[in-house]
Amino acid sequence: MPVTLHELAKATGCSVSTVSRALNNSAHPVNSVTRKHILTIANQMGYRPNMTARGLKMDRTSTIGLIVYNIASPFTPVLIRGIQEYLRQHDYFSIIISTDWDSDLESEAVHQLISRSIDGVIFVESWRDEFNKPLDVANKPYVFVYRLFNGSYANSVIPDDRHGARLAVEHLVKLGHRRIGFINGPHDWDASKDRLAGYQDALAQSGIPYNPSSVAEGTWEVQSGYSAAKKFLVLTNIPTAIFAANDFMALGAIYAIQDAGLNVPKDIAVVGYDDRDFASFSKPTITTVCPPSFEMGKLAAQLIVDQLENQIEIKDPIRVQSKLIIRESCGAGQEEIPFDRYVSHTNPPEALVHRWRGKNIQE
Amino acid sequence: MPVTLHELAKATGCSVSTVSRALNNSAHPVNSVTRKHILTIANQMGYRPNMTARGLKMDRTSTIGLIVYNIASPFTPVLIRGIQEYLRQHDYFSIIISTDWDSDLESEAVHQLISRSIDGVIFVESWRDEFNKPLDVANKPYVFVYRLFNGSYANSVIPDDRHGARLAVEHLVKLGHRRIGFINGPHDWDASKDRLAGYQDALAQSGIPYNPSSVAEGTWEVQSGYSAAKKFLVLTNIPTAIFAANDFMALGAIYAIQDAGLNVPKDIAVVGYDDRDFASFSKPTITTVCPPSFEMGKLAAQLIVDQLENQIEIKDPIRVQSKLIIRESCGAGQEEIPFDRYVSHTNPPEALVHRWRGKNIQE
DNA sequence: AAAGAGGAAAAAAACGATTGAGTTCATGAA
DNA sequence: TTCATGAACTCAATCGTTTTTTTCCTCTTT
Repeated sequence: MPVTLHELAKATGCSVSTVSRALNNSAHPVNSVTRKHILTIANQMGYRPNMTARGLKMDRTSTIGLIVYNIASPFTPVLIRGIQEYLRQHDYFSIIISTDWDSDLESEAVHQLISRSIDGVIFVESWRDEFNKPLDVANKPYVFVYRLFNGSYANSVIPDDRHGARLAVEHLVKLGHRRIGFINGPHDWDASKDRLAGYQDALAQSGIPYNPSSVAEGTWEVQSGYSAAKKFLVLTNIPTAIFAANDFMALGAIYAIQDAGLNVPKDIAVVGYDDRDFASFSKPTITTVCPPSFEMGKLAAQLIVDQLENQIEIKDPIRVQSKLIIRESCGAGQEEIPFDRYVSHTNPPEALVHRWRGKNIQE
Repeated sequence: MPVTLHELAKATGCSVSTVSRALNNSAHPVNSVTRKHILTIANQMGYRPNMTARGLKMDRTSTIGLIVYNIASPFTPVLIRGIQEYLRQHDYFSIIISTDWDSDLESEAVHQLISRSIDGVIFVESWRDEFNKPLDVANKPYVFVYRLFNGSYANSVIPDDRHGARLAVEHLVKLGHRRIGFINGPHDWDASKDRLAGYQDALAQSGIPYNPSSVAEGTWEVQSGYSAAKKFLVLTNIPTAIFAANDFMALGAIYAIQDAGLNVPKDIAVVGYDDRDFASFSKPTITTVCPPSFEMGKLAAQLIVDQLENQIEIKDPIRVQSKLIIRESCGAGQEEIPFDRYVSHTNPPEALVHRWRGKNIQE
């Protein structure tokens, strides 16, 4: 059984309250000699505070609950990594609850977290907002990261998709393209609206007239990119470049172009969005826009901590800018990656991989 | 603030202890009329037990902690889904702690869970075993799922890689292949040893002599599959089929074969392992062995619950069999999937996707 | 009618921490 | 001497449950 304050008190000859105050260096005065003594004994006995007891008394546990809607999303691990990095630096611990697309589980998760005296909640890639009522009632802060629900936008961190799309199209323009087809996602998605706006921004900026017939609507899936590209290929003025609103559709477009006997990027350049893992080992590798998942995670964690420690709230959503990852499919040729060593951003840094492998080998 | 037992007592006119007993339908007698009354009032006031208080008193919270080493692994979400399905059916809740390849965090996580009065721990894809001491001390059960550490094999659930490899090679043999190259992972991995054994099993069973020069060692990465396949292609007796110990290397092999001007599967058939997402939208789509992640998750959860409720322990690891997913790259031609709608096993069932999309649209 | 049985409910004692309200005991000032 | 001051420490209440023990009835039984 773990060591308790009571046992520490017996071992040090002090009272429980003194031990507690020494360990938490509270405002109450504790003699520095006594404190040292208590600290060493506590260390040597391996004392660890009981979180259920502390939680019961204080209704705080220095713990943030992460409610993740889609744990299989490629962004989730990076978001979590960003969140955890910030929280750890600020002495918070995090626990994750996977709701796995089940909104009933989502409100259940909120209640579970509240009943565990958690300090705050971060909703990762969530789509709903009804569950924040219990959090309001329990007076706990919460933050949304990566996805929006329609309604209040307070306390959320989202990617700046308009800027990301602009980056991609600007890059194509810079490479000399002026007929740029756009395969968008379903028109009723916020992400689609933003990416279309970014596409238009880039065209306008370069004085290229916007032509609605250069825009196709896909379903985010490979096949829809394939079909959309096929339609572009029978136009009288075939586009010299295609920007797809995600990597799946970009891959579909590449397949269509290749099936037509043309080459990517020589005949038609392609740029995708999301930086899915296959973008770095497909043939050709895909130039794409990488959402700032790690940064968004850090910011979300910062928002929660700010609310907890400084009572700061943010009314407008924070938009974080994406990066363009240049690979082969756009023809920029700056990085000739021979689909060689695939290092995804969802994988751990090399050093960690080596440590991990070393562990496996030596054991 | 959430409703407490005390408030319920006031509202019902009973004492706190009676309310508690009514809610937990304890062995102690409570008049059935009183119980009904208490239950309805509790329901209508939205009472939810405070887990920190319950945890403090009982050192149990009906919660299992999942310590996941690699949250970005494609298997993790499915494992978790299996674990959660079983746990939910048995009235347990689960919280996840992501250690993100950091073994220091791993033992920290164990301590955190213990101090939160968790009932048991499942290590998901972990490589270490040192951290179980505190769990032994705290007298909490634990289970390992998907990966082995070297040492004690008690209470763990792992994939039957030997069987999986045998399935793949048997399938190639059944298609008429007798010269089957094998691109294995690093020889010091348990997974590699098992998959080699399965390869040999299948050959032996078909009376095909085992030829060590048909086996190459890769690094699990695309490039290593490419190199290994290239070596096979200059042999005097080029294999008519290649089995790769993971999908990355299988994809590399496919690239090498295509670069040599040959066709997959017509000239050389390829089978992979792991059922990574790209196996279902690469060109050609890849026939592969799908590890039983969901089933392993369920079994791991069952092991924990068995330990908690029936004190049952398992000394030997439970090995779960994989399934062969037949696609285009083996030439079986049973399923002509036009890389069309990609439905990964890490994505939610179709029904859920629709619900999710519907939500997004209507809101 | 008294004693015992036993069903229902209440009281009270934990669980392990935090914390406001005392209690000592020097020390210094009036 | 007396009394206030304050550092250093202890007591005890508290958080919301569960659970053992007690109490209070009512109903048998002799």
